[in-house]
Amino acid sequence: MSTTAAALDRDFFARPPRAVAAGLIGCTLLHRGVGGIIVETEAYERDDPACHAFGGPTARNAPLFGPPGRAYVYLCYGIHSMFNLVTEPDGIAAAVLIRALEPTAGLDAMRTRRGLERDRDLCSGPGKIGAALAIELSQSGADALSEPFTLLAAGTGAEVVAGPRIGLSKAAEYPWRFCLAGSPFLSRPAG
DNA sequence: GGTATGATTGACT
DNA sequence: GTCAATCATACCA
Repeated sequence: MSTTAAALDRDFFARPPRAVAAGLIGCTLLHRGVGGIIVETEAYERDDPACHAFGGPTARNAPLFGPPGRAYVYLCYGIHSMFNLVTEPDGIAAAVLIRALEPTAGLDAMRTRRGLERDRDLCSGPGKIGAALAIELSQSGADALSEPFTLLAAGTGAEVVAGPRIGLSKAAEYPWRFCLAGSPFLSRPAG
């Protein structure tokens, strides 16, 4: 790429979550300059039993009901910070979970935070991203289109593959997981 | 006030 | 392949 990648704008996120989830593959996500290329995402819709907004608004899922382009962060299994991006116009309450990155920036910081050396293991899962990028629960509801977050548009040529979602107790069979074809940085192989 | 549970990970048989 | 860790949140009394 000879030119600087364009930052994603709010219109990019004001679309149905599956479109956003597919479109995010190949884009770059940074938190305080640390992160990489998005290679795996999952979509969560409002009328989706697995979506945190399914049961209606609560204190935790409030950001989902706000404007698109915001972060929704929550703690899973008491250990892992899961990073989502809110999609759709205000109030629809859908989101995209960022599941894996190809690390490209701040490698040393990520290796230190994860206690690992291999790039391939740094961000190959949603909980790992929370740890590697040092994303905190308090950032839930924050604008993901401005500092300390950076979201850059994808280059050309990203081949996206869809498959079933992972780890859900409900509606996991929906083929709403999107991967960069052939990437070695996925949480699990595509399909 | 108490209890059940999870969009996971890492360690172990 | 199986399984425990660990705590904010949701839900019930």
